[in-house]
Amino acid sequence: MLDANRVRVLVEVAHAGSVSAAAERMSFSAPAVSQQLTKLERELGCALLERGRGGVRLTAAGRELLAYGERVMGDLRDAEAAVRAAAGEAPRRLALGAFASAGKTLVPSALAAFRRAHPDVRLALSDVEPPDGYGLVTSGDLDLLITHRYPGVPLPAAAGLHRERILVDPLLLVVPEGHPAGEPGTPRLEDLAGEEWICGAPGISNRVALESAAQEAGVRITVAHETRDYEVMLALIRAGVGVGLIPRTILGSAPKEGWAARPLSGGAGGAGRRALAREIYVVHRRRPWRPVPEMVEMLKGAARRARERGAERFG
Amino acid sequence: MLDANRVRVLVEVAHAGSVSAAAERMSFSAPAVSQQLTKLERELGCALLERGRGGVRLTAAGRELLAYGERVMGDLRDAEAAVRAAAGEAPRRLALGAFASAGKTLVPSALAAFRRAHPDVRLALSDVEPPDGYGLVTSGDLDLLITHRYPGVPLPAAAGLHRERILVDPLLLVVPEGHPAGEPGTPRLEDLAGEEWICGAPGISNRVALESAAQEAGVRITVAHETRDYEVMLALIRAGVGVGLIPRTILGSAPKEGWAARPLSGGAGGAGRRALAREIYVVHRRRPWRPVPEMVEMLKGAARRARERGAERFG
DNA sequence: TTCTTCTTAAAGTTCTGCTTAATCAATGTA
DNA sequence: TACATTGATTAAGCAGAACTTTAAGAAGAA
Repeated sequence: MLDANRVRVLVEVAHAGSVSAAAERMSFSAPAVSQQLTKLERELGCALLERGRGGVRLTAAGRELLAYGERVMGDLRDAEAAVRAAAGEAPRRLALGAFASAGKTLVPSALAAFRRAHPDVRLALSDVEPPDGYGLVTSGDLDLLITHRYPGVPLPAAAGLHRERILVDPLLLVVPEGHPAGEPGTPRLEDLAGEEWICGAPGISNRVALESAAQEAGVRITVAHETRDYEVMLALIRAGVGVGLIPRTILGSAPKEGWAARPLSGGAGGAGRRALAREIYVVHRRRPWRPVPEMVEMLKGAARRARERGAERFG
Repeated sequence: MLDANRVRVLVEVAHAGSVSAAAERMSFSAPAVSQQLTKLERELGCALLERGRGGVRLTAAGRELLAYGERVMGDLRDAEAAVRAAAGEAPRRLALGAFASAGKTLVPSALAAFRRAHPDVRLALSDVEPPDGYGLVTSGDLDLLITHRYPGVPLPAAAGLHRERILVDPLLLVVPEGHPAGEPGTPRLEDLAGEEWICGAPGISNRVALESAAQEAGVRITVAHETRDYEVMLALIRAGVGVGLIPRTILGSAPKEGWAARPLSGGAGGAGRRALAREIYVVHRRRPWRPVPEMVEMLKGAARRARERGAERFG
C-alpha cells in the first residue's frame, strides 16, 4: 500500500508550491523531499508533478492524489485529536486562515473573545486568499477558514467540508468628498461610466465583481489604479484620484474624513436587483472538535455587530 | 502528526484480533508489531489495547483511533487506485466478503459472470459473518461486503459507507415430510410451541430472529439442537428430529426429498404482519471504482433469479 | 555574461524499525 | 504439581530507509 508519509510530502509540496518551501515547513532539507517524491512517483509509475522554474506544478495524477492525501492527513490529525479528547486532553492549538481584510476587521474581536475563553489554546492565524484554503482545511493544516465570495465569482466546491455563510457585506460606492454621487440618493453604475475606477488587478475578486457588474449594466468602465488593499484604495479616493467599491465592514473602521459612501444600485434593473455585496463564509471539517464551533459562534457575533454598525452608519 | 504506518498496525491488529495474527498477515514478526504499538501508545500517552489471554481487546481510545484509522487506510487504498486509474491502469484485484450461506448460493454465479467479464481481475472471497465486516470495507481490506440482517437484529451503522439491499429472503418453516404443519395452509408460530426447534447458538442471527418472533407471538419455544449451518439443519429436519426456519434461497439448492417448507405467519397478528424474512445487503465505499458497481449489478441479477426461482417453487 | 533560485545527483551518516532469542504470564493438561 | 502451549514483551544486534551535506544542472533575471 501507498506509504502515507510520502503522500504527506506530496501534500505539503502542493500546498507550499515548491519543493524547497515544503522542505522548509517540514524542517527537512530539500533533497530529502525531492527523494521522497521520486520514490512516490516510481512506486506509482507515473509523474505527479512537473518541475519548473519557480516551483512545481501538479499533474492530473498528482491532483488526484492530492485530493485523497488531504483527506488522509485531515483524518490523521482528527484521529489524534479524538484520541486525546477521549483521554481527557484538551486541544492546545487552533489554526485559523482568513483573507486579509477579514483579518483586519472581523477576526480580531473574535480572536480576543476566544483568547479570554480559552487562554490555554494557542491561536495561529495565517493569510489565505480566496479561492484557496479549502485543501488546507481538508488536510487539517487549518481548523477554520474564513473566506469570501464576490458577486460574479463562483464558489469553490466544498467536498466533504462544512461551509456556512456568516455575513453579507454590501459593497458601497466610495467617492471623494463633494463628488456628486456622494449626495443623498442611490447612484447607478450607468452614471459612473466616465469615472476613474480603483480596484484590484485582473483576476482579483473585487475586480471580477466590478467588471461583471459593469457588464450586466451594459457599461464599460476604466480602471485607472490597481490595488488589492482597501486601505490604499480609500487613501486614493480621499486624494480625489478616483472612485471604488469598498465593503461596508471595512469602512466602519476607516478615518471619517474626505470621502462619502453610497449603496450602489448595480445592474440594469435598479430596484429589482440585489444590492452588490460580498458574502463571507466559514469553512471547517465535519465533526469539528470543541473549540471550533465556539470560534464560529464568536465570528458570527462579530459579523452581527459589524452588520449592525454598518447599517446604522450607512443605511 | 501521528505516524500513519503505526496507525495501520493498530488497524491490522484490531481486525486480526491479536498481535501475532496481525504480524502474520503483514509478514512481520510479532515483536515488530508489538514495538510499533508500544510507540503509538507512548506517543498518544494512553493505552490503546488491553493485553490478555488469547489476543488483545481495544480500549475506548483504541476504538476511537480504529474508526479514523480505517478511514485513513481506505483513503490511501482509494488514492492509489484513483491515480492508477487516471494513468490508465485497470485495477487487478477485487476483494469480496460474504457470509457463509451467501457464499454457497448467491455469490458463485455472480463470481462466475464477473470472471467471464473481467478475466484479468483477481477475485478474492473471504468469509465474514455479520455483523462484522464494515470496518474491513472502510479500510479497503474488502471492496465489497455481502451481509445480512435477520428480523430482530439491528443493522449496524454504516458510517461513510454505501449500503444497498439486494434481496428480501423469506424464512420458511421447514418440517419433516408428513408433519402436519407441512400441509397446505399457513402455519402459525403459536401452533408450533411444542416442537423441538433447530437453530444457531445463542447470539447467532437466526436464533435471535426466532426468539424475537416467538416473543412477539407470545409463545415459548424450546431449542433442542444448535447448529449455524443450514445444510446440517436441513439434514436434521429430514431425519425427523425437529423443525427450523431456513431462508428460501438455501432451500432452492437443497435435496428435494424428506422435508416440506411453508411460509410462516409470524407474530400475533397473522395477516397484517410482514412475513419473516432476512434481508441481504451489499456494502461498499463511496466512490467505488469501476468493477465494484458491476459486481453489484451481477449480485442483484443473481438475487433476482434466486427470488424468482424461490417464488415459483415455494409460492 | 553572472547571479539567483530551484531542483536533482552522489556519497556519507544517522536512526528507525525489523529480526532473533530469551523471558514472562495465563491457561490447559498429564 | 509439574509441564506444555499460546501469546505478548524485552533485549540486543543488524539492515535498510531516510536525512544531510556537498555539488552540479537548468532556467529566468540583472
